[in-house]
Amino acid sequence: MFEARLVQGNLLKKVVDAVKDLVTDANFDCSSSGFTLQAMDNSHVSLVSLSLRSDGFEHFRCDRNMSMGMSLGNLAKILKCAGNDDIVTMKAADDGDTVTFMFESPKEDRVSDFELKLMDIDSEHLGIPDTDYAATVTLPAAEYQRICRDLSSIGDTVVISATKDGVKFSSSGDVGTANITVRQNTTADKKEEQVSIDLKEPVALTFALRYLNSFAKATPLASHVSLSMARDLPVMVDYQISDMGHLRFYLAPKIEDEDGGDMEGQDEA
Amino acid sequence: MFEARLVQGNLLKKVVDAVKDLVTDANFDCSSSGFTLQAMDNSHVSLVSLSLRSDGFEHFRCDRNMSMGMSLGNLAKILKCAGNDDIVTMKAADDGDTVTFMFESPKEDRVSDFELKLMDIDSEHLGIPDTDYAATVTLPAAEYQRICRDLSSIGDTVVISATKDGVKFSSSGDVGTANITVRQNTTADKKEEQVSIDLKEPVALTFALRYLNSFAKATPLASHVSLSMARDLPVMVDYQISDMGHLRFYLAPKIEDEDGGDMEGQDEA
DNA sequence: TATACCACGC
DNA sequence: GCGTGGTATA
Repeated sequence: MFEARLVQGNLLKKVVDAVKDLVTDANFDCSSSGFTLQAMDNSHVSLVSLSLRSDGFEHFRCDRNMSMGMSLGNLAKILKCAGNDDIVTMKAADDGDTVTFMFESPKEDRVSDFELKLMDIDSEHLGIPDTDYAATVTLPAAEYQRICRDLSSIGDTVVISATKDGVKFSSSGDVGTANITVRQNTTADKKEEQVSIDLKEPVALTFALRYLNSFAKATPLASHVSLSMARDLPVMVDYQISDMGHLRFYLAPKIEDEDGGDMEGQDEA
Repeated sequence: MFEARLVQGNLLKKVVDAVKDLVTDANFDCSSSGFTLQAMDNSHVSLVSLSLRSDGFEHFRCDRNMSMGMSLGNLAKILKCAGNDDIVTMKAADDGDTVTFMFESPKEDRVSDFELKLMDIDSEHLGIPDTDYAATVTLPAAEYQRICRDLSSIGDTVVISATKDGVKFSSSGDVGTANITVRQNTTADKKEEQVSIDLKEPVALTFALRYLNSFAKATPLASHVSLSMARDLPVMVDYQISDMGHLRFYLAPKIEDEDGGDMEGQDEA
């Protein structure tokens, strides 16, 4: 059987809220090492990868590897019924076709249980190659979300350029053009506001803002987000879930220009 | 003539907001003992009963019994024009066809008056028989509202089962099944969180969540709500209005099962 | 199903 | 006054 008890139940709610607009149905894979999900989005453009390690749960038992297919919309409805401070326990029998979510209020005066029907979903387990990224920029998740949202009102795509000094987000469209530059500041300030850049070589890639905005639904999960990029390879947008794992998104860049080195020209594209 | 002065004017606003989605037009009945309203909802399924005793008003005068038919939508619009701390005075002449609402700001620096046209409404004064309920459960109004709202995303109906230990709310639908159990705790805690159960015999009844959710609009009127149930009889959902009276709703149970004694089997229904 | 507006709580 | 959550509409 599978049984996992998560004290910080709202974390699960945040994860599902972040993914459900991208992926309608997905397999959750359980093993003794933890709880993972990997899926292409509905339009098969981007890839979502969730990993929650078993040691992040208060209690975790998985006798046998199992893959549980769920409707993320229905799962979200159920998780919405949990109180914000509730403890969530998931249970599934090895041979069952349902999974049960139990919510306990902190004061133990209310207990709810919800049973969700499992679905058969073709799992296309795409391996994600270990990539040697040219640049990884880390910035406050809320600030990044704001940037993506703001640029959406200017254009459909954004050019993200990382240099040793900072990261520049550029868009253009009918309205005009926009450039938002965030400087590296590992120094003083509050930890919350730190921006760091790990750069092997400068890189500039173009992405569809529509997907970046969907990914940014994960903002409540983490204080910071990191963007890892390499020329002509998908960006990895990484939200670390403290003490438990991560929620990552992958999106291939638009290839508009054979010369990826100097992206200044793309502002007009 | 009729004249009634209510220091806590926003109470009237809350009452009308709670009822206006259920009943479009209704007669307010005034007598020397107070101010009441009784009406079937628009679809003639549930019944609303409001009672505000004359002693709850700062001043109350009613020379002659009268029935004032009002559009609750229009009444709500007028009451929305009152400040939250305003003192409200209602006035009507015995032979008039209007009622006047006067709002006085606490500092007496602003006075408004609004005149509402009265309507002729067929009053079908249904007597409500005194019922010997098998069970009455009392729980925090906000918690009850949350339960009804949450279960609405699972199914259309709820089975409410009262036992000596607690009350269980169960729903099922396409998404799956849900059970929310609230335990009795008359003991410690804050008064706000008390749940009490007055039980003669266990009872379990099925209701349409749509109506329970409409009734729950009365939540701002009271800290607690009580549900009084007896087999095959309408539930009484009671919001006490402190020192003045009550707003009550009645809804007949769905009869899905001739055997009302053991409702466990209804979980599958 | 996703977006926009409105109301309530912090 | 700002932010979040819920409701209603397209």
